[in-house]
Amino acid sequence: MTIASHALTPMLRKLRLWRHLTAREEEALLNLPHHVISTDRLQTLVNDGDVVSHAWLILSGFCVRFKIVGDGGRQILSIHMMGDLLDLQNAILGVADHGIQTLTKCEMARIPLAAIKTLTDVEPNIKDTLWFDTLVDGSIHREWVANVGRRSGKTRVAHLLCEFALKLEAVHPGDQLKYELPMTQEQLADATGLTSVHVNRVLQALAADGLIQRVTSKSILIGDWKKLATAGDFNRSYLHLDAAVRRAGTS
Amino acid sequence: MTIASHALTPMLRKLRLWRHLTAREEEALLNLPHHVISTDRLQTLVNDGDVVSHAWLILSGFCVRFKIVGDGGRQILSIHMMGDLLDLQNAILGVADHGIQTLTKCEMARIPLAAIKTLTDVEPNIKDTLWFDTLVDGSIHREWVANVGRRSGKTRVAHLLCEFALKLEAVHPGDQLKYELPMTQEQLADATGLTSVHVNRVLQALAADGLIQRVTSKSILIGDWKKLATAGDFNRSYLHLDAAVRRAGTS
DNA sequence: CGTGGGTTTGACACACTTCAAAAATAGTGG
DNA sequence: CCACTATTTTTGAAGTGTGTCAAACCCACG
Repeated sequence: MTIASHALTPMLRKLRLWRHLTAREEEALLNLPHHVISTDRLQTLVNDGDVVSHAWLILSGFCVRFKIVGDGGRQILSIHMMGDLLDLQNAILGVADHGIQTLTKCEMARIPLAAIKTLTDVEPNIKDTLWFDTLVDGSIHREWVANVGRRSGKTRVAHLLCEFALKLEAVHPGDQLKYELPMTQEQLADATGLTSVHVNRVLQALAADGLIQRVTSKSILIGDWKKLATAGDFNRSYLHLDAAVRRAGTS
Repeated sequence: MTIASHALTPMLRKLRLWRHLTAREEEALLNLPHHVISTDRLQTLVNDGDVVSHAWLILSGFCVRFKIVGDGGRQILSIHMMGDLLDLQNAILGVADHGIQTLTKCEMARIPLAAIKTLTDVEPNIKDTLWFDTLVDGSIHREWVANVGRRSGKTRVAHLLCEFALKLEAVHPGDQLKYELPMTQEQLADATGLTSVHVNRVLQALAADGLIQRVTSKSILIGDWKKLATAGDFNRSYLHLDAAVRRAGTS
């Protein structure tokens, strides 16, 4: 059985961004026990408060993590895609402090935390890699705090579009200047702390300025990456996508 | 030399919240090489973009982590106090994605990342504990995303006051219904994504409703914890303060 | 072809911002 | 312990980005 034929392969592509893994380590990761599930669109996989004992790996499709606040409002905390190991945080913390929902139909692998623990206990480099992965997650959270806390509506949306394009590019190389954004304007609003009505107007404004083109309602084309990044006050460093490169270069 | 006389003792009080540590492990943590620094108020210890090779442990005083956005606005990302191991994130990620600044005069211990790495490589339980610590950090970030993204000004400020009281209580047991909040209204504004003018009005409103009393400009007294928690849409679970208790009970 | 989710529009409301000045407080040195 | 200054808080008035509500429109899909 070659590596490519393993179900969990997408995870490797992601983890390799953070650290070098030996062939043996990659093999061990691929051999993690799991079972694969096909989900519907808009399916809630984990609820805030759940006792969690599994991690979810996205094999295909898109998910979000979210919180519901007191007045019923919803805040999306992060957007995830192929290769993302979701909910390791919840699993290790034991009790979920947020929910997880699919945006599209997904293929997900459900991996018992116990198996991950067993593996990381004998493979320190894997533990470090997973730790690193959760740290990058934290870094993205921090950027989002700044995004919803201190940026204008237009800037927030532009920033989100940039982040999505870059994350997509990282796990799915190819020119991601045009992509399908699997989110309704309402979901975009939940991610940026705006209302769907305002998101609609912002998207129109971005299109009017030529920063994006709206091919269909779900498909956007970045008209001018540099301008969009500027408008979105976007600096990719918080994604730490160059971590492995930097590591290889300096040590 | 007894444990209590070690400079790094405050760290233990914090880490014990997350997991049980053996006497040997605690000893090893206390023996981490470090040197202690006394800082001024409003001193910037780390800047966004810095190459970081040390972690900071707060021995006394208060610090914040922050980001500056494109238009010059500042967003505070988290507030830290005695026992918090700051900047382990930045250190492991290698390049700082945010800055660190003191709010008050502080005693800080500067610990080389290399020493932490050496220690965690031979003490897996310590590595797990530090990982857990960074995961709780992430959980707090998520709550902040929801706080600044989806809550009203009044709710945001009330939420912050609740969080501060509970974190203080965790490392400094005693009744923290009255405490000194070492932040100006401008800093409060930077933490909540509001303006200082609005924070001022919100504080007056909270006081008018009897939820807090403003003893001096820096000292607040929580008039009615339950009501303040309700007004702040505050649920302590995201702080994971009961993690160690839960762990001891179930395993 | 309905039909229901998603998008778009318009008119209006308001939470929060902006600007600017006054009042209070804290810090400093004599 | 008082004067002097800088910082922080407070207040007022006016502006605006974003929210609210509600209706119309547009498709994708069964």
